[in-house]
Amino acid sequence: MKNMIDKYSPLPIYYQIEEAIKGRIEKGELQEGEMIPSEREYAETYGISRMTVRQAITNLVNDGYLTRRKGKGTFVANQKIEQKLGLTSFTEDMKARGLKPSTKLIDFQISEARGKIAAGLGIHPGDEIYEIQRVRLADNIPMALETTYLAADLVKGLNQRIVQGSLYQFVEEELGLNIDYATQELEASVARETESEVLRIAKGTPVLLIRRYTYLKDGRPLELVQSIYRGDRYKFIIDMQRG
Amino acid sequence: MKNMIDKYSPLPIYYQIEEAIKGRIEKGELQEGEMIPSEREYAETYGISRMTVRQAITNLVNDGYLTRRKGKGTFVANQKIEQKLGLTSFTEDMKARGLKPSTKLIDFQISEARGKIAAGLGIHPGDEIYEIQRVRLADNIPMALETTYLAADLVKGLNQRIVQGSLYQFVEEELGLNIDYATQELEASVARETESEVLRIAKGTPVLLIRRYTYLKDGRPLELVQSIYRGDRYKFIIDMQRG
DNA sequence: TAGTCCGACTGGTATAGACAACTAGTTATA
DNA sequence: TATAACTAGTTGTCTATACCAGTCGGACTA
Repeated sequence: MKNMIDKYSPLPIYYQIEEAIKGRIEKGELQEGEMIPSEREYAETYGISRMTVRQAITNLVNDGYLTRRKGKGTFVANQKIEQKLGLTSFTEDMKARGLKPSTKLIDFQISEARGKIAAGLGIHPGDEIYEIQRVRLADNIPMALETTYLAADLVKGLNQRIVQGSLYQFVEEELGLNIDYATQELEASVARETESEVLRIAKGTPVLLIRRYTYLKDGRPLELVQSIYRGDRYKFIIDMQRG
Repeated sequence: MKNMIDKYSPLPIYYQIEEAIKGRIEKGELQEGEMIPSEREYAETYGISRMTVRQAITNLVNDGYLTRRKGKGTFVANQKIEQKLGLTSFTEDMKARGLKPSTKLIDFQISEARGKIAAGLGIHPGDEIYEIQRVRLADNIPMALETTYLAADLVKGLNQRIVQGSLYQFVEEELGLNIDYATQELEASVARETESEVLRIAKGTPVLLIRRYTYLKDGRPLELVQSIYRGDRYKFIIDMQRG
């Protein structure tokens, strides 16, 4: 029996449940994406109130261990895609450095894919793409210019509001697509006219150019993100884990 | 009257309360550190259940707007410090990336302040200081070397156990000192002998050096933290796969 | 005066139940 | 056959209540 809940323990019941579920996830008994027993099931199994179970699960949802889906169930969360891929590294990095990160949307349009971009997205030149341009700021100082390209037919229903939220969540939960991996290229370059204006640096200043290709489970390219970081104020930290 | 709660709105009541409180904070009607009305008071005011109020407040606590103190009340959180000082930034940062953060205490000693450190802490050379050295790891891979300097007479009673918990909580709650602000310096550097050993990188590898000075409300410096992050400027292509 | 106790406040934990909203599969119907 | 209705499951919201556990101040006591 794994009835490890002790109603008379000084530890709150919800906490005991929390640890039990977390333990099962960490031991791999509950796999990513797998549905966990329903709230009512837990309540009945342990002879406690459903609200108490909810409290435990709510905490785990807030900690990113679980996700709820109304009408369906509660599932073991995928490791946060964005961050695992280092996608929001700018935000995180800036926070870690004690600076206040922010993002300014400067352009959101539908255009036609040209050579390199079409190739990167695996579509034909002339196909429709979303082109989203943002400035990344730290303490209101422009640090990077980021341009995202997405194949329009892949992410139908995308709009400005979603772009300002989490694109990856939208893609996974709304469109049911699974993000698999990303590739990044780094290279040194110099600021061109447009970039120097947005970043408020002199034309010709050294910049760091980063191109990221994100792919879906089925191998299709999802997005191409090109970021230009000013070299004088920003230095990258990339963690190379899990070789 | 500002009874803006509509029981028959499609918006959940807890959400309406949430927005109302958040609004009052953002408009400055509720100041940082100020106590907000008690849960029972909200419940009575709006004619709703205390549990519903709790749901709203719990969300705001999770979002960092409020903090609860048992027996005392619920207070508007001091966001600046948490965010701007990035007190738990490393831990948060790594968690957000799906890595398991850990901290290894490698040195805890009382020594004498030397020039730059004494100046930074506003004390005289030769005065006693605590010197705490930690390695920050992500998935057991060393990521940063962090050295904290504290004036000994300011934080009497500090011990190893406290250091492994929250220093800031100890300072604010036990010593009754108020942390006010911090300044940070960033610079690029290269790994020296000691650092390269601890971080397991080659001597001379580029690293990011961050110096943070934290000050109390009365203007006295509380601590000087020097962090050395490993940098990876020369990595070219990074592939990140999801489990 | 100094100390103790009590009461009134705060948030923390837990219950049992109700109904709404949503999902997915099955069954009945046009 | 296609569609609508039903059903049994899920999470979401909300109530009313109870008692526990800290905090703090005032009244009482030694």
